[in-house]
Amino acid sequence: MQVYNTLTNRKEEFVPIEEGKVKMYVCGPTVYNFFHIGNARPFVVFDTLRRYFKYRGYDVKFVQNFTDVDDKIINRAKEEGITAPEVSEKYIKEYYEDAGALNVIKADVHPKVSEHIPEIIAFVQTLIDKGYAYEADGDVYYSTRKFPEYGKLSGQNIDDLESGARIAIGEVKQDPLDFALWKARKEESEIAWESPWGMGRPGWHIECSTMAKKHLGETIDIHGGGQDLTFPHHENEIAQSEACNGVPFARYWMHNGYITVDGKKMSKSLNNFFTVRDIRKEYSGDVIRFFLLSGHYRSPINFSDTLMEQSKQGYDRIANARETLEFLKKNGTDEKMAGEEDMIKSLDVFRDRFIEVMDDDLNTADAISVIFDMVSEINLAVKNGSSKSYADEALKRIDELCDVLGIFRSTDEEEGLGDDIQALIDERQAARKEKNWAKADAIRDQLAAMGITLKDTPQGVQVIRN
RNA sequence: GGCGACAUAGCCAAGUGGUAAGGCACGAGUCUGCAAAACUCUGAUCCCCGGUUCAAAUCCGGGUGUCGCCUCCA
Repeated sequence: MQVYNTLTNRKEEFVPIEEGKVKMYVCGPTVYNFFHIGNARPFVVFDTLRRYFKYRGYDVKFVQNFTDVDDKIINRAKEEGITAPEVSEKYIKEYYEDAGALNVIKADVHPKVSEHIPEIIAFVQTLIDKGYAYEADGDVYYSTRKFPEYGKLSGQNIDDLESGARIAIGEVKQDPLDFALWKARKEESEIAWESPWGMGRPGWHIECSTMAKKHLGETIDIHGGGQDLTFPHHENEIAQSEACNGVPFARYWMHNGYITVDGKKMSKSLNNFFTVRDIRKEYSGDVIRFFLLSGHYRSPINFSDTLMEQSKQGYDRIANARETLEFLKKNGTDEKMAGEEDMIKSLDVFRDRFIEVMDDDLNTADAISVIFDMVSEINLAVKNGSSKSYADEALKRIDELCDVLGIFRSTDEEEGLGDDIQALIDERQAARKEKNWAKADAIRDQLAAMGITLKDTPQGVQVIRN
């Protein structure tokens, strides 16, 4: 598989450290609010990458942290008059709710900063001992100048960075590019832990270095996150981890592009964001996920009503095909068409194409178009009178690919129709037989109001729950 | 100022040397009691200029425009 590596700025063949295994770390949310669709992108993208690796037979260990110690959480707690842990607990729960709706599988480990304080302190201490960090008034800073490769990920040299950097008033850094590993507590009420440098809490960057090391080891295969984390967050992670461990941190760095609104990056500070929770009032998690995967993960995607509507329409095309197949699986004819075996076999080319495009740096946009092509071919076969067993086989193949993208959940359980609904359907059928169209249509409208759509097909009435 | 990304039909979007995938919308038609779904048909020479090449959306140079990182941000 080819993967675009930010470290080298080009696509490279993915070679795991250990044959058949992939160790992935992805920066997770700071849990102080509902996440917005821009935040959702890396969750969905890297969940898809993880699914794809599994599909290709890799044993994947996937770690995504929760940043549950942070200024924003502290501020939020103050605003709401509750404790910081209460804030983070709440939004971790909300994260699972929305991520679940987007069909994002839980990570193998979702480490929390608050549960890794001893490891973080040890990590910081090692950096001090090795001469990469220094204490100042209870804070601990990393000396970026001590790390010769600083800037290698973002492709900048340290002097150019320096000219853009600045020191805020009251900071005690030795150099503008130095960043905090440990922050001294400023007021009593703040959440803080005992450390060799007094009461305080970890800086942002050190968490990821520490948790990746603890759960995945000193060198990992893939580190992922949003493009905006490249600098300084990921650059700093590299500086910390490689200085501490003396070995390369991550072999491949993957970064997803932004979601934009009217061409501008969606962000909390611009206040132009849409939470997944709100979008879900209009569109299902599946449609949102489909939208996020409809462009290449490194390209920006614009978010708007029009585009969501387009995504829904496109998604429905696949959903309709699946529903038709589900229906025909049960109600279709047993009689096979001529050449049906070959038609089924020919569907395998779509699997091959799917793998080919996904192997090319996770081209989900192409992967979706492969599914569309497959749908077209299947629709045509269905139109020409394919059998029950064709429906069964076609559905399996379509679901195999959709599962990799996570755009349909596999639902095995059959929801039975209520007796009253079945009675209405029967009544309508009787009316149709008598050509009492007015009555038939009235019943259809009545059911539609209940969220039940009926389609009259040559094989009988297809019932769809919305 | 430093670093980087992008520019393909009305909209979304793939495509890194051989003469433009796919989806949505629009229109025409088929099927249907009607509807829904589906099917068929219909659309672009790829921001501009110059260059390399038998051949460029794809490579090189120069423009123009948009966006991002360099400060918390997925």
